[in-house]
Amino acid sequence: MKIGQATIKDIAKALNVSSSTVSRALKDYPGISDETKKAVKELAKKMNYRPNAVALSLRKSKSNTIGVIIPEIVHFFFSTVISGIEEVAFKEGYNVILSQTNESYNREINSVNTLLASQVDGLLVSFTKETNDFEHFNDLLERNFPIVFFDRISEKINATSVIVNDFSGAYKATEHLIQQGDTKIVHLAGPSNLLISKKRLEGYLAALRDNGIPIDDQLIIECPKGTQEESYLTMLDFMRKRQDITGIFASNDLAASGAMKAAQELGKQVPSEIGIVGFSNWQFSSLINPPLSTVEQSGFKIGETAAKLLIDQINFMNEHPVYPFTEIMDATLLVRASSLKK
Amino acid sequence: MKIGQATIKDIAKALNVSSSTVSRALKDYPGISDETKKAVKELAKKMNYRPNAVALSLRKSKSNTIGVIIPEIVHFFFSTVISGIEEVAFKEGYNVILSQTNESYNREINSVNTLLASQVDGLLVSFTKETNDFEHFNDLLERNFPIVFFDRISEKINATSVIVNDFSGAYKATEHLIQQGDTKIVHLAGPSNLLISKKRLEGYLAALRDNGIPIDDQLIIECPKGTQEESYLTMLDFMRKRQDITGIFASNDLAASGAMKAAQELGKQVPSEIGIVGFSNWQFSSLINPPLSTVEQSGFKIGETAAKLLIDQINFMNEHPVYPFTEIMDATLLVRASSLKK
DNA sequence: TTAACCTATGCAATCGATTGCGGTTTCGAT
DNA sequence: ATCGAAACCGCAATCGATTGCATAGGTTAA
Repeated sequence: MKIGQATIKDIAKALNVSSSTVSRALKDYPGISDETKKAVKELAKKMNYRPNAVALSLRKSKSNTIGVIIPEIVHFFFSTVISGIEEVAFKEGYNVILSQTNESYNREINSVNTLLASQVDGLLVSFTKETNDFEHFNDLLERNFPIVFFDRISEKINATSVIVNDFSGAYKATEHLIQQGDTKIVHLAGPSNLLISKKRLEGYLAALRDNGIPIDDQLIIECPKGTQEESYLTMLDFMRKRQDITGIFASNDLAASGAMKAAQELGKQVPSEIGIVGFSNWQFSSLINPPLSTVEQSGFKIGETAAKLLIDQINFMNEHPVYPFTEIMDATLLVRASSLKK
Repeated sequence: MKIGQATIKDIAKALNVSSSTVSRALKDYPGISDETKKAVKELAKKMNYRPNAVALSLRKSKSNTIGVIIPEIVHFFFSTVISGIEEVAFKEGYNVILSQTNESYNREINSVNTLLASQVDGLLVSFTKETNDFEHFNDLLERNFPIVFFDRISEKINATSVIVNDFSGAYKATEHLIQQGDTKIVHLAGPSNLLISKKRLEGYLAALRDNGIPIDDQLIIECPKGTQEESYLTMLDFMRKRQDITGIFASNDLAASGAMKAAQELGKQVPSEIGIVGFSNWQFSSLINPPLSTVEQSGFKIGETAAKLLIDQINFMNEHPVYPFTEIMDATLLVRASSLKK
């Protein structure tokens, strides 16, 4: 193994006592003389003793490790989620084992198996886009294995989940544009098969309706790919035809930045002539010029919340049953320069 | 523990044989009748038996787990590195435990201890900006514990490392600016205790020297934090005093974008009046206006390489000693609009 | 017939730490 | 002097899997 880490036995041998005594001394159990305790602790320190977590896991049937399954690591949102998870896990004394699926269903199955074999105490999961069959999760849930899902959820799974309030985020963003005086607001929508796209579109529509603004179907433009390039080209074309546009709400920041580029290229001032709001608060959003207003879905908080819920479940599952619920995190509007007309 | 995972004992009991037999049958050891093997394997499958990795780790003194210590997870470069590490680890049957230090030295010490207690077989490390004392690593290295450093290295550590060719990257970037006609080139340097900062500075200096351009110490400005804000403020101030600046080479993209913002705010056209080149090719670099020229360092490859080297070391350290060396990955210049004057 | 041998399996120790259950001292009280 | 009770500490089992060694039973050759 390692570099001959000192074990309890080593201490015991050196001090001519039993390992039981060493174990108890280290944990300040009663029934060990102060003298012995002192000697043990001193030697432990000197030998740089570190309890072997593997042995502990085996003995206690608890690994103090949680597994995280995500589609991609290189993704601003997911990496912030991981960061939040890691923070909470660290504080609570848990290790985090990471497994990325690259959006592959088979890899997901594989990850679950590997993590289970590693005796993780629970799982934090955002499944792949391919995943339609949830047996591998439902099997575990039925056996009361702790799992918390985040960001991506399904009605086919009855488990604790953490997601963002897309509807309300989109509503706030649209309402903000309206308050800036906009009435002709384009919505750059995401792929219509994703639940989040639908929710964001609904939020946009509701805000218009509630403010008495007529809905113009032409202003709802789907950008299935969601790249900067795509929305840049789309909006370049569209804004040439429709000179009356005064606001854009994009369902993601990349699309928003593409639209911004198109507007600037057409000589439209942002924000004075066209206000723009994105969604997600990617890292680059604050770095572009003008800085992009956006809806923040704090991956960090999602990660924190999911991790806390999971660890709670792990700690208390023996005391009471678990009632699955869905935690809907508030999305907050982040107003920056790109939408401020006043 | 878990959900009552089936163990070897369960199989043994059900089949009325000893656990030794089950163990051997599962691994096709000789000396077990085909009949028994078949029965064992079938039951194992039916009971969904998965070998307990914790028990195996204890027995074999090998956890098949590697620890990754990084300053930040939410960082384009580091997240790509992690991704590369994870890919290789997965293929080789290793788990990855992640620990982020948030650039805190104490947290780094803590991470090392936690990971060691978890009996990881090796460590992949990029230390914090605060880290000046390397005892905690050198102790381990002396005891032949496998560690591979990446991105950030130090002469105080004699271990296998993977870095990008910062010197050559910086050289290329600076030379590119010179070719665009710049002679008054500011270098926004990183924290001077990081070797990468030094190397980049050296590359900058060498390119100037080789092209017969006098070195002006005033043009070398340290930005220890490396944030956009910092370089924005610094350059705003500096460019007011020095109107003759025509080019900026920043040791990272954030600093470059801050400088770009400052230049634009002062009414200087980028790139025509001031050419700017960054370093690292962060995701946002291609999205800002104008898109930022930068030096690309493939985090994914670095991660892959570091993980391979580490796993090699783990596998072969008993067969032959380890000779530390430094793998230098090539960095390529990515020319975008921000530096193209022609 | 019996020693020699092979096949198939079990025993028990091991990895490191924990813990229920006893077992020795030691000391004070009667 | 004797008894009882603290005060201290050790034995051994346990977690799950592996593995060197032993052994039961059967076969074969001399």
